[in-house]
Amino acid sequence: MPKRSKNSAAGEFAPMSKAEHKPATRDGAEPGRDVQHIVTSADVAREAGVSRSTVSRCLSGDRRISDATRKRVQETANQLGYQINKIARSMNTRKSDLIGLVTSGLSDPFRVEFLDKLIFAIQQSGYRPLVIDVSDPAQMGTSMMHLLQYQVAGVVVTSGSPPPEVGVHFLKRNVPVVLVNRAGRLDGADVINCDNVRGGELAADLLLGTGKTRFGFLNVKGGTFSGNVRGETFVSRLAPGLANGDISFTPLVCDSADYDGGFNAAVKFLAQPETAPNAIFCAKDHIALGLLDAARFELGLRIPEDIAVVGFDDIAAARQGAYQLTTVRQSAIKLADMTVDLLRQRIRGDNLADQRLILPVEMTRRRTV
Amino acid sequence: MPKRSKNSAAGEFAPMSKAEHKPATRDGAEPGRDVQHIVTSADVAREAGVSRSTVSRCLSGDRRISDATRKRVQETANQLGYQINKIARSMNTRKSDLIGLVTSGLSDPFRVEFLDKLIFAIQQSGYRPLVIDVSDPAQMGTSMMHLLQYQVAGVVVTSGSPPPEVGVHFLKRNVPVVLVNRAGRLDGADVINCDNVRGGELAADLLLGTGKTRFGFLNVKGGTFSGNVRGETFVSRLAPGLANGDISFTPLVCDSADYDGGFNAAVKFLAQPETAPNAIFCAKDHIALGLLDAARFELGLRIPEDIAVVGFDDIAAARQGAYQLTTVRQSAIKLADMTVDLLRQRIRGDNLADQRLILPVEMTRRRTV
DNA sequence: TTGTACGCGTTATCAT
DNA sequence: ATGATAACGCGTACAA
Repeated sequence: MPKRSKNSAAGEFAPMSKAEHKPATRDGAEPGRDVQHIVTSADVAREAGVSRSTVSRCLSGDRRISDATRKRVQETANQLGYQINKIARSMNTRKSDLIGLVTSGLSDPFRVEFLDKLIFAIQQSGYRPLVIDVSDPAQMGTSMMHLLQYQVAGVVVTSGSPPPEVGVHFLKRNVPVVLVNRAGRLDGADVINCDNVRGGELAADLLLGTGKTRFGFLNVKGGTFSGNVRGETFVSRLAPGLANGDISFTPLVCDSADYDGGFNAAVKFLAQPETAPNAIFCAKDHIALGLLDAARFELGLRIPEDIAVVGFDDIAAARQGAYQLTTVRQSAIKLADMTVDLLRQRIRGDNLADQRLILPVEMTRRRTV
Repeated sequence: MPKRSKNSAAGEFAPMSKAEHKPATRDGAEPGRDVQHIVTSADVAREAGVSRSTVSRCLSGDRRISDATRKRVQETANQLGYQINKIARSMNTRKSDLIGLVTSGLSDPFRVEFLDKLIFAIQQSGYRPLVIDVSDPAQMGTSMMHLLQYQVAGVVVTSGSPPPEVGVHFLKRNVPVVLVNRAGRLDGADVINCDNVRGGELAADLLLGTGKTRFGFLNVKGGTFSGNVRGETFVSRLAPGLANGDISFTPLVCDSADYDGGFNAAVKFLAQPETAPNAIFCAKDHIALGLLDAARFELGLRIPEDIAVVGFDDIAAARQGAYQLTTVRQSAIKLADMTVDLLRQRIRGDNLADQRLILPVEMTRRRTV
């Protein structure tokens, strides 16, 4: 026995059009108790005296519908408080407007700025962001596969490095994956990176111009893809000076890629100001802020007289009066726009080769150099 | 004519069990071209030589399945890379594990900290966050109604004030709505607020203890629900001193509820240090940071000698060496846990009266008082 | 323990 | 311009 006969309820076999025509009153009369009857297109159809097909066409803007009918259906829909069920729609169309956003927490300021712009841009394009937090890198593969369960139309990875084997599953389903500021070791995925190479060069050139001789690069233990590239280019640019002994270089390592990491590293590495590095490039601004505070308030050093510091990202705090950090700027909003453009191309079905885009960077001089 | 006969393909009418048993090879043979055939439970069933029901039962941990069958189905599922289609599942069960998160951008540091913990907690509970950015407050109602289209199991509002009429739509569908640090003028919604009243008192008491006499409260133009309560309580607590003329009070207003707002307000209101307020309570930390920087670096004032400042929230930056802001602390993680607890109760169906929860606050003394 | 058949709410297709 | 019907992929009541 059927749970409920759809057709008889929808009235396609038995119209019974004007039988009960006051659902608002009916629903309103029983407040809070599990009335639960969600208004469907069948309800609108019955109430407006048309078929579900017509309702569907009206609400999806199909041209071939008479103005009178369209207006009537629109009104009944509003009146009943009908909201289309996108879940059901996507069952039929096999298209979803969900975009998966893979991140790990919201503690990294630049990533937050990027996500902010990204969420906005995604929404502007008619999609909805579904956020996945992968705190445990080991679960990254599993978490990304979970996204498939929601039939996402695309995925943006802003943290961690997905295991290569997940690539095939996304490829097979034609679900585009974009890696942003990641290594890009994912088969079939597109990659967007800011110009880490240029950033390292800019930092080196600027610090070389200060006349300081003891260089350092501060990055988190183990490194990250972006950080490593920045550091390597930085050192390469110092090579001539290092070769002839004019300058020295010391790699500096902190325990976490954040304010506290930078702070603790400074306390540890800058205790002897006479010998410690005095021209430091930090892998990211957040680390640089911690280093600045420790240098100034714990060690009593003057910036930039005693130590010159260059960061990377240009997060909001870098502009604040208390820091005035000189840093390599990458634009979160441009990064977000590039990401969404790429996604839309892929979703549209453009069958291009894997893309590798580079976002330009620029040096922003403030007061720490 | 049907697009494709489901039953014949699924084999429920015509089993044809061992007919074609190498779909991996079949799919793999045509790389990248719109093969598109997403693996469904029917595929797994056919491959494992069982019915779809059995597959469904195996994967949802139904007891009454033989171990042999279960194992075989599990393996086939893995082998085919089968991922359950939660969209289809929720069509049937009429339950969704999507939770709508209504926010407006990610520029407010405390809200970001809260969202960070909230996203984590939601995910831990087996739900997924669907983020909606309502930059335009006027669109808030529409945006919240959009959430209904995704059949969300619940909604958390962290920004803006939803128009009262949306309440009924959520009530009617039994979709719980939780307002966090909002006014709570929504019919049927639960509300969680930090203890703004106690916070205002704590700030007043602390500043009164400094011996300073010119008090001020800095808030964004037009005010916010939380800010207004904090300010009103603050002033009430000053009432005795104000009444007998021992102290004075000046309301201070900034254009935006952020760093720049605080900065500009300080430049404007603290230019004459002899007469300007010297004991200032800021509606939120982010504003306080701007005020501090302007006071110190633009106006050359000493903190707390010339001006004592108290903030509200205890965001991460407040702890940083450059600020060391004395502030009223509310715990983002407790707020998130309370929110998720409430949601889970409601989703479970507990039919309680509207809840109004208060999160305790505490004074955190640092160096700005 | 396992299979059959139905329905969730929508859109695409075909028919009128 | 509009209506009837068949899917979409899943869970589950019922049958066996």
